[in-house]
Amino acid sequence: MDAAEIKKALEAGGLRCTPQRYAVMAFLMAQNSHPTAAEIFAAVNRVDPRSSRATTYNNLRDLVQAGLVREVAAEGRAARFDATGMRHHHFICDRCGGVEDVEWYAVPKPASRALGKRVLRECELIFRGLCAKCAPRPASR
Amino acid sequence: MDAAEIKKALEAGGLRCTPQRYAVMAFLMAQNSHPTAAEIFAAVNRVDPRSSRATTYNNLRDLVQAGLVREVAAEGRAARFDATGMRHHHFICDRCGGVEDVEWYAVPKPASRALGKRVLRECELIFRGLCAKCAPRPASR
DNA sequence: ATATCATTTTAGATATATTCTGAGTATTTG
DNA sequence: CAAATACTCAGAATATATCTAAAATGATAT
Ligand SMILES: [Mn+2]
Ligand SMILES: [Mn+2]
Ligand SMILES: [Zn+2]
Ligand SMILES: [Zn+2]
Repeated sequence: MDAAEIKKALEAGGLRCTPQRYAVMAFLMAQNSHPTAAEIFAAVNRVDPRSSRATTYNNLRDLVQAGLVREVAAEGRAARFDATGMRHHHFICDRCGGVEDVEWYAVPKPASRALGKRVLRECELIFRGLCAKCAPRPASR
Repeated sequence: MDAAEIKKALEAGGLRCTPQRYAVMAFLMAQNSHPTAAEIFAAVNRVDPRSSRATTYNNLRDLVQAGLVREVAAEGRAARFDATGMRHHHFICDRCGGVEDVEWYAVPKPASRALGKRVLRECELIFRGLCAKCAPRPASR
Protein backbone atom coordinates (compact mmCIF):
# COMPACT_ATOMS: atom_id res chain seq x y z
CA MET A 1 0.00 0.00 0.00
CA ASP A 2 1.50 3.31 -1.02
CA ALA A 3 0.93 6.86 0.17
CA ALA A 4 -2.11 7.49 -2.04
CA GLU A 5 -3.72 4.29 -0.86
CA ILE A 6 -3.17 5.15 2.78
CA LYS A 7 -4.75 8.53 2.13
CA LYS A 8 -7.75 6.87 0.52
CA ALA A 9 -8.10 4.35 3.33
CA LEU A 10 -8.03 7.13 5.93
CA GLU A 11 -10.63 9.17 4.10
CA ALA A 12 -12.83 6.12 3.61
CA GLY A 13 -12.81 5.92 7.39
CA GLY A 14 -13.91 9.54 7.65
CA LEU A 15 -10.50 10.75 8.73
CA ARG A 16 -8.39 13.50 7.26
CA CYS A 17 -4.98 12.51 6.08
CA THR A 18 -2.88 14.67 8.37
CA PRO A 19 0.90 14.30 8.49
CA GLN A 20 0.75 12.98 12.05
CA ARG A 21 -1.98 10.47 11.29
CA TYR A 22 -0.31 9.37 8.08
CA ALA A 23 2.95 8.81 9.94
CA VAL A 24 1.30 6.51 12.47
CA MET A 25 -0.44 4.50 9.75
CA ALA A 26 2.63 4.25 7.53
CA PHE A 27 4.80 3.19 10.44
CA LEU A 28 2.39 0.46 11.51
CA MET A 29 2.12 -0.86 7.97
CA ALA A 30 5.88 -1.05 7.63
CA GLN A 31 6.17 -3.04 10.88
CA ASN A 32 5.52 -6.70 11.31
CA SER A 33 5.93 -6.37 15.06
CA HIS A 34 3.36 -5.01 17.49
CA PRO A 35 4.60 -1.69 18.85
CA THR A 36 3.17 0.07 21.89
CA ALA A 37 1.82 3.61 21.72
CA ALA A 38 5.06 4.83 23.29
CA GLU A 39 7.13 3.07 20.62
CA ILE A 40 4.96 4.47 17.83
CA PHE A 41 5.25 7.95 19.34
CA ALA A 42 9.04 7.64 19.42
CA ALA A 43 9.20 6.25 15.90
CA VAL A 44 7.10 8.92 14.19
CA ASN A 45 9.11 11.58 15.97
CA ARG A 46 12.39 10.34 14.59
CA VAL A 47 11.23 11.93 11.32
CA ASP A 48 9.39 15.21 10.70
CA PRO A 49 6.84 16.40 11.31
CA ARG A 50 6.79 16.11 15.06
CA SER A 51 3.74 14.70 16.75
CA SER A 52 2.69 15.01 20.37
CA ARG A 53 1.91 12.13 22.65
CA ALA A 54 -1.75 13.10 22.86
CA THR A 55 -1.99 13.17 19.09
CA THR A 56 -0.43 9.75 18.81
CA TYR A 57 -2.99 8.35 21.24
CA ASN A 58 -5.83 10.24 19.53
CA ASN A 59 -4.84 8.94 16.13
CA LEU A 60 -4.44 5.39 17.33
CA ARG A 61 -7.92 5.60 18.81
CA ASP A 62 -9.35 6.98 15.56
CA LEU A 63 -7.55 4.40 13.42
CA VAL A 64 -8.83 1.57 15.60
CA GLN A 65 -12.37 2.97 15.33
CA ALA A 66 -12.03 3.16 11.56
CA GLY A 67 -10.95 -0.47 11.50
CA LEU A 68 -7.54 0.27 10.02
CA VAL A 69 -5.59 -0.65 13.13
CA ARG A 70 -6.08 -3.36 15.70
CA GLU A 71 -5.33 -3.02 19.39
CA VAL A 72 -4.05 -6.00 21.34
CA ALA A 73 -4.43 -5.73 25.10
CA ALA A 74 -1.89 -7.66 27.13
CA GLU A 75 -2.17 -8.20 30.88
CA GLY A 76 -0.49 -5.48 32.88
CA ARG A 77 1.56 -4.24 29.97
CA ALA A 78 0.88 -1.44 27.52
CA ALA A 79 -1.50 -2.11 24.63
CA ARG A 80 0.06 -3.09 21.32
CA PHE A 81 -1.05 -2.20 17.83
CA ASP A 82 -0.89 -3.56 14.32
CA ALA A 83 -2.27 -2.51 10.96
CA THR A 84 -5.13 -4.79 10.00
CA GLY A 85 -3.68 -6.21 6.82
CA MET A 86 -4.11 -9.91 6.24
CA ARG A 87 -6.27 -11.65 8.80
CA HIS A 88 -4.31 -13.48 11.42
CA HIS A 89 -4.41 -14.75 14.97
CA HIS A 90 -2.06 -13.82 17.78
CA PHE A 91 0.32 -15.68 20.02
CA ILE A 92 1.22 -13.99 23.32
CA CYS A 93 4.23 -15.22 25.28
CA ASP A 94 3.59 -15.98 28.94
CA ARG A 95 7.11 -14.96 29.88
CA CYS A 96 8.18 -11.99 27.77
CA GLY A 97 4.75 -10.72 26.74
CA GLY A 98 5.76 -10.61 23.08
CA VAL A 99 2.93 -10.67 20.54
CA GLU A 100 3.43 -12.65 17.33
CA ASP A 101 1.22 -13.29 14.33
CA VAL A 102 -0.12 -16.76 13.63
CA GLU A 103 -1.45 -17.77 10.24
CA TRP A 104 -5.19 -17.30 10.05
CA TYR A 105 -7.72 -20.11 9.93
CA ALA A 106 -11.48 -20.09 10.38
CA VAL A 107 -12.87 -20.40 13.89
CA PRO A 108 -16.34 -21.87 14.44
CA LYS A 109 -18.79 -19.25 15.71
CA PRO A 110 -20.74 -19.89 18.90
CA ALA A 111 -24.30 -21.21 18.73
CA SER A 112 -26.76 -18.33 18.45
CA ARG A 113 -28.44 -19.76 21.56
CA ALA A 114 -25.20 -19.14 23.50
CA LEU A 115 -25.03 -15.54 22.27
CA GLY A 116 -28.57 -14.55 23.22
CA LYS A 117 -29.31 -10.91 22.44
CA ARG A 118 -25.67 -9.99 22.00
CA VAL A 119 -24.50 -8.70 18.64
CA LEU A 120 -21.31 -10.41 17.53
CA ARG A 121 -18.78 -8.32 15.63
CA GLU A 122 -15.72 -10.55 15.65
CA CYS A 123 -14.08 -13.65 17.10
CA GLU A 124 -10.53 -13.19 18.27
CA LEU A 125 -8.37 -16.22 18.84
CA ILE A 126 -5.37 -15.78 21.12
CA PHE A 127 -2.78 -18.46 21.72
CA ARG A 128 -0.75 -18.43 24.88
CA GLY A 129 2.41 -20.20 25.88
CA LEU A 130 6.12 -19.64 25.36
CA CYS A 131 7.55 -18.00 22.26
CA ALA A 132 10.44 -19.59 20.39
CA LYS A 133 12.90 -17.33 22.21
CA CYS A 134 11.57 -18.20 25.69
CA ALA A 135 10.68 -21.86 25.17
CA PRO A 136 14.13 -23.53 25.21
CA ARG A 137 15.06 -22.45 28.75
CA PRO A 138 11.82 -22.74 30.72
CA ALA A 139 13.52 -22.55 34.13
CA SER A 140 15.58 -19.39 33.61
CA ARG A 141 14.24 -15.93 33.97
CA MET B 1 -15.91 -25.85 46.48
CA ASP B 2 -15.80 -25.31 50.24
CA ALA B 3 -13.18 -23.83 52.54
CA ALA B 4 -11.15 -27.03 52.84
CA GLU B 5 -11.08 -27.47 49.11
CA ILE B 6 -9.89 -23.92 48.55
CA LYS B 7 -7.14 -24.52 51.06
CA LYS B 8 -6.10 -27.66 49.24
CA ALA B 9 -6.16 -25.96 45.85
CA LEU B 10 -3.97 -23.13 47.16
CA GLU B 11 -1.46 -25.52 48.68
CA ALA B 12 -1.40 -27.61 45.52
CA GLY B 13 -0.27 -24.42 43.81
CA GLY B 14 2.53 -23.95 46.34
CA LEU B 15 0.73 -21.15 48.15
CA ARG B 16 -0.04 -20.81 51.82
CA CYS B 17 -3.65 -20.40 52.72
CA THR B 18 -3.49 -17.00 54.35
CA PRO B 19 -6.67 -15.18 55.37
CA GLN B 20 -6.09 -12.48 52.74
CA ARG B 21 -5.40 -14.94 49.95
CA TYR B 22 -8.31 -17.12 50.95
CA ALA B 23 -10.62 -14.11 50.91
CA VAL B 24 -9.65 -13.23 47.36
CA MET B 25 -10.16 -16.79 46.16
CA ALA B 26 -13.45 -17.28 47.97
CA PHE B 27 -14.80 -13.99 46.68
CA LEU B 28 -13.89 -14.79 43.08
CA MET B 29 -15.48 -18.21 43.33
CA ALA B 30 -18.71 -16.75 44.67
CA GLN B 31 -18.91 -14.29 41.77
CA ASN B 32 -20.09 -14.99 38.29
CA SER B 33 -19.05 -11.53 37.19
CA HIS B 34 -15.51 -10.40 36.39
CA PRO B 35 -14.39 -7.93 39.06
CA THR B 36 -11.38 -5.65 38.79
CA ALA B 37 -8.56 -5.70 41.32
CA ALA B 38 -10.04 -2.56 42.89
CA GLU B 39 -13.44 -4.23 43.26
CA ILE B 40 -11.88 -7.33 44.77
CA PHE B 41 -9.87 -5.18 47.17
CA ALA B 42 -13.04 -3.37 48.26
CA ALA B 43 -14.99 -6.61 48.61
CA VAL B 44 -12.48 -8.49 50.76
CA ASN B 45 -12.20 -5.46 53.00
CA ARG B 46 -15.89 -5.34 53.75
CA VAL B 47 -15.19 -8.36 55.97
CA ASP B 48 -12.31 -9.07 58.29
CA PRO B 49 -9.45 -9.55 58.08
CA ARG B 50 -8.34 -6.45 56.29
CA SER B 51 -6.05 -6.71 53.33
CA SER B 52 -3.91 -4.06 51.73
CA ARG B 53 -4.02 -3.08 48.09
CA ALA B 54 -0.51 -4.40 47.49
CA THR B 55 -1.46 -7.74 49.02
CA THR B 56 -4.55 -7.97 46.86
CA TYR B 57 -2.46 -7.42 43.75
CA ASN B 58 0.22 -9.82 44.97
CA ASN B 59 -2.32 -12.52 45.66
CA LEU B 60 -4.07 -12.06 42.34
CA ARG B 61 -0.71 -12.43 40.62
CA ASP B 62 0.11 -15.57 42.60
CA LEU B 63 -3.32 -17.08 41.98
CA VAL B 64 -3.05 -16.44 38.24
CA GLN B 65 0.40 -18.06 38.23
CA ALA B 66 -0.97 -21.07 40.08
CA GLY B 67 -3.69 -21.38 37.45
CA LEU B 68 -6.53 -20.86 39.92
CA VAL B 69 -7.54 -17.46 38.58
CA ARG B 70 -7.69 -16.07 35.08
CA GLU B 71 -6.93 -12.51 34.14
CA VAL B 72 -8.83 -10.87 31.30
CA ALA B 73 -7.13 -7.80 29.87
CA ALA B 74 -9.39 -5.24 28.26
CA GLU B 75 -8.13 -2.32 26.18
CA GLY B 76 -7.52 0.77 28.27
CA ARG B 77 -9.53 -0.44 31.22
CA ALA B 78 -8.47 -2.27 34.37
CA ALA B 79 -7.85 -6.01 34.14
CA ARG B 80 -10.67 -8.29 35.24
CA PHE B 81 -10.46 -11.61 37.02
CA ASP B 82 -12.40 -14.82 37.38
CA ALA B 83 -11.84 -18.12 39.12
CA THR B 84 -11.02 -20.79 36.58
CA GLY B 85 -13.94 -23.12 37.23
CA MET B 86 -15.68 -24.59 34.23
CA ARG B 87 -14.01 -23.83 30.92
CA HIS B 88 -15.63 -21.02 29.01
CA HIS B 89 -15.01 -18.31 26.46
CA HIS B 90 -15.50 -14.59 26.93
CA PHE B 91 -17.59 -11.91 25.31
CA ILE B 92 -16.35 -8.32 25.70
CA CYS B 93 -18.72 -5.46 24.94
CA ASP B 94 -17.36 -2.81 22.59
CA ARG B 95 -19.34 -0.10 24.29
CA CYS B 96 -19.44 -0.77 28.04
CA GLY B 97 -16.40 -3.04 28.30
CA GLY B 98 -18.36 -5.63 30.27
CA VAL B 99 -16.99 -9.18 30.25
CA GLU B 100 -19.44 -12.06 30.07
CA ASP B 101 -19.01 -15.82 29.95
CA VAL B 102 -19.88 -17.78 26.83
CA GLU B 103 -20.48 -21.52 26.91
CA TRP B 104 -17.34 -23.40 26.05
CA TYR B 105 -16.76 -25.31 22.85
CA ALA B 106 -13.62 -26.81 21.37
CA VAL B 107 -11.49 -24.63 19.11
CA PRO B 108 -9.27 -26.26 16.48
CA LYS B 109 -5.59 -25.88 17.30
CA PRO B 110 -3.23 -24.30 14.79
CA ALA B 111 -1.08 -26.49 12.53
CA SER B 112 2.17 -27.34 14.28
CA ARG B 113 3.92 -25.85 11.25
CA ALA B 114 2.29 -22.49 12.06
CA LEU B 115 3.47 -22.69 15.68
CA GLY B 116 7.10 -23.47 14.94
CA LYS B 117 9.20 -23.71 18.11
CA ARG B 118 6.56 -22.08 20.28
CA VAL B 119 5.06 -24.08 23.14
CA LEU B 120 1.28 -23.78 23.19
CA ARG B 121 -0.41 -23.65 26.60
CA GLU B 122 -3.92 -22.60 25.72
CA CYS B 123 -6.23 -21.21 23.07
CA GLU B 124 -8.37 -18.34 24.24
CA LEU B 125 -11.39 -17.30 22.23
CA ILE B 126 -12.73 -13.79 22.75
CA PHE B 127 -15.92 -12.55 21.17
CA ARG B 128 -16.47 -8.87 20.63
CA GLY B 129 -19.55 -6.85 19.86
CA LEU B 130 -22.40 -5.39 21.87
CA CYS B 131 -23.76 -6.98 25.01
CA ALA B 132 -27.50 -7.51 25.46
CA LYS B 133 -27.74 -4.30 27.48
CA CYS B 134 -25.93 -2.17 24.87
CA ALA B 135 -27.22 -3.83 21.69
CA PRO B 136 -30.79 -2.48 21.46
CA ARG B 137 -29.84 1.18 21.22
CA PRO B 138 -26.72 1.23 19.06
CA ALA B 139 -26.82 5.02 18.51
CA SER B 140 -27.16 6.11 22.14
CA ARG B 141 -24.35 6.47 24.55
C1' DA C 1 -10.54 35.88 -1.08
C1' DT C 2 -12.76 36.30 3.32
C1' DA C 3 -15.57 34.61 6.84
C1' DT C 4 -17.12 30.75 9.16
C1' DC C 5 -17.00 26.35 11.11
C1' DA C 6 -15.34 21.71 12.18
C1' DT C 7 -11.29 19.02 12.77
C1' DT C 8 -6.88 18.39 14.50
C1' DT C 9 -2.72 19.33 17.17
C1' DT C 10 -0.31 20.59 21.26
C1' DA C 11 2.06 20.88 26.04
C1' DG C 12 1.15 19.98 30.13
C1' DA C 13 -1.93 18.59 33.78
C1' DT C 14 -4.62 14.99 35.45
C1' DA C 15 -6.46 10.44 36.19
C1' DT C 16 -6.09 5.61 36.69
C1' DA C 17 -3.80 1.22 37.24
C1' DT C 18 -0.18 -1.35 38.85
C1' DT C 19 4.26 -2.25 41.00
C1' DC C 20 7.88 -1.29 44.21
C1' DT C 21 10.09 -0.45 48.80
C1' DG C 22 11.54 -1.65 53.03
C1' DA C 23 10.16 -2.70 57.45
C1' DG C 24 7.42 -5.62 60.15
C1' DT C 25 4.70 -10.18 61.04
C1' DA C 26 3.67 -15.02 60.56
C1' DT C 27 4.80 -19.64 59.42
C1' DT C 28 7.74 -23.38 58.46
C1' DT C 29 12.05 -25.93 59.00
C1' DG C 30 16.03 -27.85 61.29
C1' DC D 1 14.43 -22.71 70.19
C1' DA D 2 16.86 -20.24 66.07
C1' DA D 3 16.98 -19.31 61.40
C1' DA D 4 15.10 -19.19 57.04
C1' DT D 5 11.24 -18.28 54.23
C1' DA D 6 6.76 -16.51 53.01
C1' DC D 7 3.65 -13.05 53.54
C1' DT D 8 1.60 -8.41 54.65
C1' DC D 9 1.47 -3.49 54.83
C1' DA D 10 1.23 1.73 53.96
C1' DG D 11 2.70 4.66 51.16
C1' DA D 12 5.75 6.08 47.38
C1' DA D 13 6.83 5.50 42.81
C1' DT D 14 6.09 4.24 38.12
C1' DA D 15 3.50 3.34 33.98
C1' DT D 16 -0.17 4.11 30.99
C1' DA D 17 -3.72 6.68 29.15
C1' DT D 18 -6.93 10.61 28.98
C1' DC D 19 -8.28 15.39 29.54
C1' DT D 20 -7.94 20.52 28.94
C1' DA D 21 -8.12 24.64 26.65
C1' DA D 22 -5.89 27.34 23.36
C1' DA D 23 -3.95 27.56 18.81
C1' DA D 24 -3.46 25.81 14.16
C1' DT D 25 -5.24 23.74 10.15
C1' DG D 26 -8.24 22.62 6.50
C1' DA D 27 -12.95 22.64 4.39
C1' DT D 28 -17.04 25.12 2.97
C1' DA D 29 -19.90 29.00 2.04
C1' DT D 30 -20.48 33.61 0.69
MN1 LIG E 1 -0.67 -8.94 14.46
MN1 LIG F 1 -15.24 -15.74 32.89
ZN1 LIG G 1 8.80 -14.95 25.03
ZN1 LIG H 1 -22.32 -3.39 26.92
